[in-house]
Amino acid sequence: MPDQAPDTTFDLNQFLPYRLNRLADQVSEQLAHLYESSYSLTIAQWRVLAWLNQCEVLTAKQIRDATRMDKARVSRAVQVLVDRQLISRSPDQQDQRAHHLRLTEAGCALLNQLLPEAQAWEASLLSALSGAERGALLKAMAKLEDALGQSAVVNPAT
Amino acid sequence: MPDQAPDTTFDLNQFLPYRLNRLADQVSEQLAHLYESSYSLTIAQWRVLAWLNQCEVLTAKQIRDATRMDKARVSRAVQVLVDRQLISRSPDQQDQRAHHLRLTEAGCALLNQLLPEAQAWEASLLSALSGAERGALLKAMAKLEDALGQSAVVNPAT
DNA sequence: CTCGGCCGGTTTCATGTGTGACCATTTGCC
DNA sequence: GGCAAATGGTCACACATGAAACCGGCCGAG
Repeated sequence: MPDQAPDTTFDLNQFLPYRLNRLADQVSEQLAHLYESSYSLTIAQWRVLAWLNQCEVLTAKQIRDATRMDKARVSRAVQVLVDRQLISRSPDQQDQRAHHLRLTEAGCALLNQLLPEAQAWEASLLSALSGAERGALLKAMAKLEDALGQSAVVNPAT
Repeated sequence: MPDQAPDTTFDLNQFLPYRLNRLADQVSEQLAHLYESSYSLTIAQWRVLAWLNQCEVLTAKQIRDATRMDKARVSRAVQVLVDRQLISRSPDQQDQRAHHLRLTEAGCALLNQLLPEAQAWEASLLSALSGAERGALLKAMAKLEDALGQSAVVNPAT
């Protein structure tokens, strides 16, 4: 037995970050399988498409802010989608560095197929929860995300 | 304007898998920074250590089941930890293929430093939630994980 | 006007990861 | 006993990703 007995009061199963990631990984993995196997889409690519579906036209920076994804990750996802002609990239007249991104018809068509599937999957998952539970879950998640965004939690001096 | 107008009823911000991953990614990223910068630990490695802290002795398979991590991922994490002498690997007498894994003194010492930091970080994060909210969150997450594990959700024929 | 800092976006590099093949051992079945 | 299938674990390969360097274009101070 070691000198310093480890902290026996710690239960990884009660540790929120761990639980959160384990759950998110499982959800992600199963959904990713749908995107990937049926449509050859990365999660990053799917997110770009989904946001463009909502906002009509966006710049890469805006997508980055919305999804909180890495700069490079967005860039690469956009690259592939443009190559596959699912989105179009046109120069921004105001700012020559930026590009306007929007769905092409092919992109819309793909989403019209994919979205119902994704929603069905989500519905099937959510059926495990009551309406109240669902609401509580989303509210708690929103609060956490809020807390994370602002204070960066444990903000050590400055 | 495309023929097929895309589904305007879909809001990615309301889409649970997306929200779940966005949140988990943020949490993960910040915590991973702690593990990595201060202790040079991967998340996978941290999980192995944390489980060994609870269970004294485990086999790789057991860790795999507990964490739901990939076979290879566990194997690699264990490899590194053994090299760094944070855990020890001894042959299983019953099954020559398996190995018993346990913390070394160095491993315990490291955990005794790391655990309080991790717990403090979690506490700081959880302070954004009331006790009731916290309970509801964990309960909902447990239910979802349960649903995922069993039915694999949308189990297409078979 | 112009020079330095800032910013949008791309690329390079190192690394962690999943997939699938593979080896050795165990286990079930004949 | 002995052979086939399953199982614990490792390895080779391909790939998505984050960090950081980098390339223009923008913008404010002098």
